[in-house]
Amino acid sequence: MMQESATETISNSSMSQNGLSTLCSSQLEAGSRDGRSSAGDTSSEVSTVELLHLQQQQALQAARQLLLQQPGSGLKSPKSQDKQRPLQVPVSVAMMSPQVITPQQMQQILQQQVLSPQQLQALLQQQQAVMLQQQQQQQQQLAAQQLVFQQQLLQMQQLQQQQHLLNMQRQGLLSMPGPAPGQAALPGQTLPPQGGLSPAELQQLWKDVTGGGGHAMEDNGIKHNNSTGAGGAGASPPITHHALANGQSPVLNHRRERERERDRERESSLHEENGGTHPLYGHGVCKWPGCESICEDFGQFLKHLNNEHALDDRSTAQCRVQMQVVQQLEIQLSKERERLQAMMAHLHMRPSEPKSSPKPLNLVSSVTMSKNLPSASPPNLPQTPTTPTAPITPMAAMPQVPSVLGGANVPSMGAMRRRHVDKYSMPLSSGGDTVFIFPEIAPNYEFYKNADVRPPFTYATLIRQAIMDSADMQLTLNEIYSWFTRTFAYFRRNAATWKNAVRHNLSLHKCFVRVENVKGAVWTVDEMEYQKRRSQKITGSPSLVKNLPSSLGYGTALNASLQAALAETSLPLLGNPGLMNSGSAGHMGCHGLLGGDPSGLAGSPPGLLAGSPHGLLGGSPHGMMGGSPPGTLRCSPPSLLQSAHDELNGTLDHLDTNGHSSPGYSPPVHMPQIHVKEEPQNMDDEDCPMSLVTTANHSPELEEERDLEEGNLSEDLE
DNA sequence: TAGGAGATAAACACTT
DNA sequence: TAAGTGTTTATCTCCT
Repeated sequence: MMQESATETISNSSMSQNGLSTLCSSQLEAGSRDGRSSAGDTSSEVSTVELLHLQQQQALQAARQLLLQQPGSGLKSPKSQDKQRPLQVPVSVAMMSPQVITPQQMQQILQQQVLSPQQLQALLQQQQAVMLQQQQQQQQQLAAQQLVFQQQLLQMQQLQQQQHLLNMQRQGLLSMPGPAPGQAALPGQTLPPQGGLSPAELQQLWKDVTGGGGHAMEDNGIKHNNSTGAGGAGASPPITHHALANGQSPVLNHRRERERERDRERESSLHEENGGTHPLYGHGVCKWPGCESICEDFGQFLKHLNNEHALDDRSTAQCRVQMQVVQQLEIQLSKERERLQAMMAHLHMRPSEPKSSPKPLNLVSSVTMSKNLPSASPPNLPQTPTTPTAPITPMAAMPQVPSVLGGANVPSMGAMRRRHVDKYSMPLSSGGDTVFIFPEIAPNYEFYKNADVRPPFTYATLIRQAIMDSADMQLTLNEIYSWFTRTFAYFRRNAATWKNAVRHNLSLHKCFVRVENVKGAVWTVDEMEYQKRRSQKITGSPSLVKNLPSSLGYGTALNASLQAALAETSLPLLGNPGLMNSGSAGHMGCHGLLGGDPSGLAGSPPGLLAGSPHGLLGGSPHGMMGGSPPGTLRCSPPSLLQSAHDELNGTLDHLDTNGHSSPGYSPPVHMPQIHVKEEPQNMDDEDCPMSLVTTANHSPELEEERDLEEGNLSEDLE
């Protein structure tokens, strides 16, 4: 869309330029053309016609003034005087209504020799001056437009680079240099919401702005702007470089020719030093931004480099853009590092902890080594990727956790990875509808939506989430498919595979209930069955919860089930103050520990935070992802954040109900609206620990309010 | 090592 | 008849 508008701007500019360039000939030579022949676009038509009319007015006014000032000189005979009279009327009328006088009439005036040649000459000169003035005004406008356009393109390019880099960052594919210390963030340079332009579009944009894609700018007539020297070329380097290069003086050309020669010499020496490698050359392709020209060998590349990317204004502008891109990335990296350090400081983690591994982190291998992970490492929780060559940063002090992002592309991980992460998804009770919050997906909604990364959750979990996301808690199979493709870029391919898996899971798991509806069969979630299944998994994993009570300070009164629930619900969320704050600040009130008191857990024993058995907090997935990219939280699925908040409230409520409320916990103003799903109650409470969070006071009003909030959130999401 | 869970593939029946 | 939907089975990997 931006590209379209940008192209349109160029097109319009081109049209205006064309109309302007043809104006002189049409006006002065023939006088019979209406100026539309070269203007196919509406806007340029308007500008050309307006300009024409203005020039007509001014020319006629000048003629009139001349006639008035020199009443005798312009009158060759009484006959001509007679002819002047009818002419004065249209002139005066033309002053009021420019539409009346046509170029033909003006030509007629000239042909009838009302004016002397001197007057005509003066008139024409005046007209030319007027036209030049108009031209300059138009060019200034164009320059301003181009400036804006260039800034937009620059911004888009930077954003695209940032996005690309962050994606690579997340996948552990890129090594990043350290940020330049003390760099100040430039205004308006935050990470964009992903999904605006496809990489291909952005690449095309880059080509457009750099002229690498067939010199589209020249074709669009931009060069005309600068050829007159009135377009403020310095203000728009990326766009105007061609014009400058083409329109430069011989002296400049000569000087640049010498510089090119020197550049070639430098390149040759560089080539010799590097033994045929070049940062701008790889896989037979020129890596100059936006170029991608195929060079069969290095020599050809060098030739191409010297010819196409010589030291000229274009290359300079491209280099400038690249510098800004790098600068932005460094700033972004600096911000992320600061965020990470703050988070680690909050979690009482010391970067210089002795146990930190000096080995560089390899994300891909870290996935495969999850089996050997210390017990304190939560599996599959995203981390800020570092690189094998990266210096030991505070990040290195983090437990070596497998990166779900890095491991997402490792097919062999399969069930292990997904199952593990699924275990750490948070079953959050939001009234009767217990919604599971995925620690990864909530803050990384946009990421999974755009990146071709497999979500580390089981099909059953995702299906359930899809159904829970729906308005009436029921979806047709096709709607489930749509949710998958809409929410995860990963599921936009291999449709046959995952759709089969979805159907298989729907049929396999008892928690998914098929309901015949008027519009066909819809699938719903049997929450009790689902929780039963989950609770079985949780209770079957005692190590998950064994250290929780002491750490939490809740004493031993909590039964194992509640502890399990806590382990699965509260901790990952509590370990993510960003999520908490964002969730509550975005659409909900602060609920004591939740949003209003991010330090609610700050006083918790460090062991809980950094050394809990499963690293639920120490390896919080939101270390990096929680705030990256910014604004992701705002775009998270409503139920994810909403239920995160509600569920946490619900969980804490249960704590409170059991008389083990945290000292720092203040009763929430907004009680969770928990209702019992009207489904067969085939389970006893003791069979299902999660029933603690699924049965509570049910208030229709509160439920209405909650629905309203969810609706608002949905709108926000849209 | 056995059993469970999850993913994947495939076959089959039924419906639209 | 084709495509979509739903069910079932088998096999594999990984975890407990």
